[in-house]
Amino acid sequence: MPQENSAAKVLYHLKHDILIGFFGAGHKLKMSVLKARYNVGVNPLREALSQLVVMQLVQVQDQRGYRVCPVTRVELIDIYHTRAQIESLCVGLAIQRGDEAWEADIVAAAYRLHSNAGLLQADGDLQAWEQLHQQFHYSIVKGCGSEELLRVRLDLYEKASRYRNLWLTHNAGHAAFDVNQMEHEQLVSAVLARDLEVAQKLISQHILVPSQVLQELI
Amino acid sequence: MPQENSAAKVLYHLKHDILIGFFGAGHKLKMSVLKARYNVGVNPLREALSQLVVMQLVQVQDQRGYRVCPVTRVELIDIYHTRAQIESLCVGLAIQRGDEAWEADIVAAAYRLHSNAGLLQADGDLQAWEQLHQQFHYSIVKGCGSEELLRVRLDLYEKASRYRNLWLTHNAGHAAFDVNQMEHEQLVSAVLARDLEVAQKLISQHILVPSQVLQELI
DNA sequence: AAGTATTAAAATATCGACATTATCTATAAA
DNA sequence: TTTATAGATAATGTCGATATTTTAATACTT
Repeated sequence: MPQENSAAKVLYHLKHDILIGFFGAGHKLKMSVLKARYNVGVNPLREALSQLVVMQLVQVQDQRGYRVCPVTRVELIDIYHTRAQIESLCVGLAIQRGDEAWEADIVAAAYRLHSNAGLLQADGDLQAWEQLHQQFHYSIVKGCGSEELLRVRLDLYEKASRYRNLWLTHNAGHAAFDVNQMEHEQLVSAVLARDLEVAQKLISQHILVPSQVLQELI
Repeated sequence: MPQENSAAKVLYHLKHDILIGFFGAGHKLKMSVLKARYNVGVNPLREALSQLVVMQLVQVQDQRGYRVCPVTRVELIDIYHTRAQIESLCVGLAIQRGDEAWEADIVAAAYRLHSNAGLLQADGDLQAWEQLHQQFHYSIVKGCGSEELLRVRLDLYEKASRYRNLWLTHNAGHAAFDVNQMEHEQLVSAVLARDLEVAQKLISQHILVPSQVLQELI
C-alpha cells in the first residue's frame, strides 16, 4: 500500500468493515465511534464517508449524519441480475478478443482455485477462497479489453459483497460448493472452446445461483 | 433543490463546471480558486472533490491536490463502446418488459424532441436540446426495470458528457443533426414494434456515431 | 552557460473549536 | 396509558489556524 492521506486509509478500512458486516446494514455511523476506531479527525472521516455515499454503501441525511445502506431483497435481486448481464457481456467480448496469454492465465487461475478447495471446509478461510474465486473470474473477463466495462463490473461486485458474504458463511462446509466447482470446470471448457453461447449461459447461471439461496435468508 | 449541505451544493456546481468544460481537462483545481468561486471553506470542497474522484472526473495526488481528469482518445473510444453495449442491453430488456405506459412515454418524449429541433440551429440552446435528447433515450431504457442497470448507464452518460459537449458545439447548425433525427424515428419504430434485433443495432450505431467524429477532434 | 543547491513562497492536509441542529429524557397535560 | 412539551445532551457541519510538503525563484558551483 503506497503512502496515502488519512481519508484514503479510512476509506479502505471503513469500506472493508461495511462489506464484511462489522457495521451492519442500517447501522448509524457515529463520528465519535469512527474517530476512536480509525484514529482520525472528522474531516478525513467525512471525506471517506462522502466517497462511500457515491459507491452507494452509505447514506447521508442532512444534519442527521451517515448510516450504512440497508440491504433489501429487491436490491439483492437487481444487483445479481445486473451482474449476470454485465459478466455475460464481458465473457462474450473476451471470447471474441482474448489471445493466448489470456487463455494461459485462465488455466492458471482455475488451477489455483481448484487446488485450494480445502478453504471451503467449515473451518476454512472463506475470504481467502473468495479472493481466488474472484481472481479466477477476473482472469476470464479481463480479456474483454475494456477498462470501463471492467470498472462497472467491479463496482457491482463490490456492491454485491455484503450479500455474498451471507451466502459464503451460510454455505460453509456444505455441498453447494461442489456444484460451484463443477460450474467452474464447465465454464473454462466453454471459454477455451470459444463457445460464446454456452459460456454466456453458464456464467449467467453461475452468478444467479447464490441469489436464489439468499432470497430465503433476507 | 432541497436544502443540502455545502458539500452537496459545491458538488453540483463543480461537477457542472467540469462537464461543460469551464475547468478543462487536466486543469489544476486550486483550493484558493475554488474557495472564491463557490464561497465555501476547504472542507466542503474536499468532500465534493472526493466524490468527484470516485466518479472519475477528478484525480487526486497525495499532497499535490486535485486536477480534472485528462481526456484521451483511448478513454473516448472505450466509454462510447461501453455505452453502446449497456444501452443496447437496456433497450433489449425494455422491449421484453415494457408496458403500454412505457410506450406512451416514448411517443411523448419523441414528440417533444422533434418539436424542439430548432434548438439545434447555430444560435440555439444546445444544452436544452441535449436535455430533451437525454429524456427521450431515458424514456426507452427505463422500461428495463433495473435500477442498477440504469445507474450504470447514467454514470457512463455523465462520464461521456465532456466528450459529447465537444461534439455538440462542433456540429451546431450542421447537417449531422438531420441524420440524428432520422435515427430517432427509426429507433422509435423498431422499439414500438418490439423488434429487438433491429432496435439494438440502431441504438448501438446511434451512440457510436459521435465517437467517430470526435476521434478526429482529440 | 548549464546544472545543482538553497531559500522563499504557496498550497495542502489535518486538527481543534464553535455555532447550529437533532435526539433523548423527564415532566406535565389529556 | 398515551401524547405533548421543554430542557438537557449529544452529534453534525463549518471555519480558522497550523504543521507539513510541494513548487518556484534565486544564488552558487563547475
